[in-house]
Amino acid sequence: MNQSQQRYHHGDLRSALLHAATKRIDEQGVDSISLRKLAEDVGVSRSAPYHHFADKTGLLSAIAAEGFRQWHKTARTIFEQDSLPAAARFRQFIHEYVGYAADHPQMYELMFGRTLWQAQSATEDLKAVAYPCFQFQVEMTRYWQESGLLPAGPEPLRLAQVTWGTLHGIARLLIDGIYADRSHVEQMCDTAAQLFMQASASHE
Amino acid sequence: MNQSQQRYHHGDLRSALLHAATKRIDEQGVDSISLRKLAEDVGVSRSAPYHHFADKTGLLSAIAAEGFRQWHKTARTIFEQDSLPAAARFRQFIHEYVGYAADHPQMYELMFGRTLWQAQSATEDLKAVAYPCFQFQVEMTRYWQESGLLPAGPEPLRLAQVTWGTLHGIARLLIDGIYADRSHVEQMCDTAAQLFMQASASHE
DNA sequence: AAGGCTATGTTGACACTGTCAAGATTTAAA
DNA sequence: TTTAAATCTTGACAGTGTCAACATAGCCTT
Repeated sequence: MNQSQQRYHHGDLRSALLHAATKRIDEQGVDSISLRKLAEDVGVSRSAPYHHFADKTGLLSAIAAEGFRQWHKTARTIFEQDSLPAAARFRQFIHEYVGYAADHPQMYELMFGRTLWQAQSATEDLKAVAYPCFQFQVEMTRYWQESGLLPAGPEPLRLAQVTWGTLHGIARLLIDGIYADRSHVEQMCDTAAQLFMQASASHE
Repeated sequence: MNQSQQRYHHGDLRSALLHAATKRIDEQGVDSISLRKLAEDVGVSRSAPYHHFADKTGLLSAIAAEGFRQWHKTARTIFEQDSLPAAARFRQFIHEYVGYAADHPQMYELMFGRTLWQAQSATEDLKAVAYPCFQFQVEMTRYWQESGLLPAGPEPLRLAQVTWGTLHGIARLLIDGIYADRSHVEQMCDTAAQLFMQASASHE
């Protein structure tokens, strides 16, 4: 790792820390992260990180923000993939959402977990990236309502809160180890998709 | 606190620790719990707790187990309250579930959070109390299906996973501080209830 | 080029944490 | 009454996040 011959200034410490942290999170989980270990990974002293991040939460927030940027892009891609019929895209979105969470449990935990959000402690930077992400969920819901896929009755915001809640809940029960059997994820997603779409069918 | 005149043997340390811990969890959150602080609360030395619990997780598991016992009782009470029509009870159950989580966020976090469950690390004692609790959710779902409230298509287990997932997801988004505005909880619950029940209506 | 300001990095220190080992004391069992 | 088991204590270790004080490098102005 020590490619730079121990110069006093690292040169790109901030991104090096982010990189090392992201790796550690994916491999060993958010809880295993420690600033001291990260510093050692990068070959720098204990308190050097404090010149680039306010504190541990600041560093984690930066990583989560990047995660939101990527997820937002992914979500948009799926949503705008108009080669598929609307219902199929709806189903795909659900599978992708839960799939992303299942494939990157630690990252999902960081992005949507209480570590960064509880007690309204989220950084302004983080909110700035996350809120548009949540907002997009509402926009998609509105579109699905207009195209008759989801019931038109409830306000888009309410309905989005419920549907997103469902995906989030399933994801969390999987991630947190309460649903131990992961072989039924696909079936659960299908059941959810069908449930929501059936709800709109009752109005016709 | 030090009602017992500093005898060498506390006499009822185990339950005293559980009591102190429960209080601290409700007031300051699971994360703020430390064995050392608990020991001091009770007036005992640092490592005395280790004679009653294997480790910190052991103590937390015992508290969560008690929480499951109580919740199971509550759920049964609502479900068996046959003075109300089925649909109203279904709605009430949803409100009670989310309400319980919102009113005891720290306890809910402990019971259904990754602290105790992740990586299949849950104690056997804990599983023994929690699994019947999950199972009851499936039984209720089956009943609601049979009475035409929920769609009869999906298997009860699948459907229960989705509906419980929804409640869990909403609860978590609230608890973890992602849904900052709590004034819409009731509306969200109603929307969820209606959504599920509409799904069954489409088959008639 | 010289001086100085600022960004960046270092070590020392503090107050915490969970957990174990070794020894002290009390209670229960034989 | 002697012995064994349960319970509690202090000492110690390896961690943790974070701050203050100091050191160095790079850039900007004069």
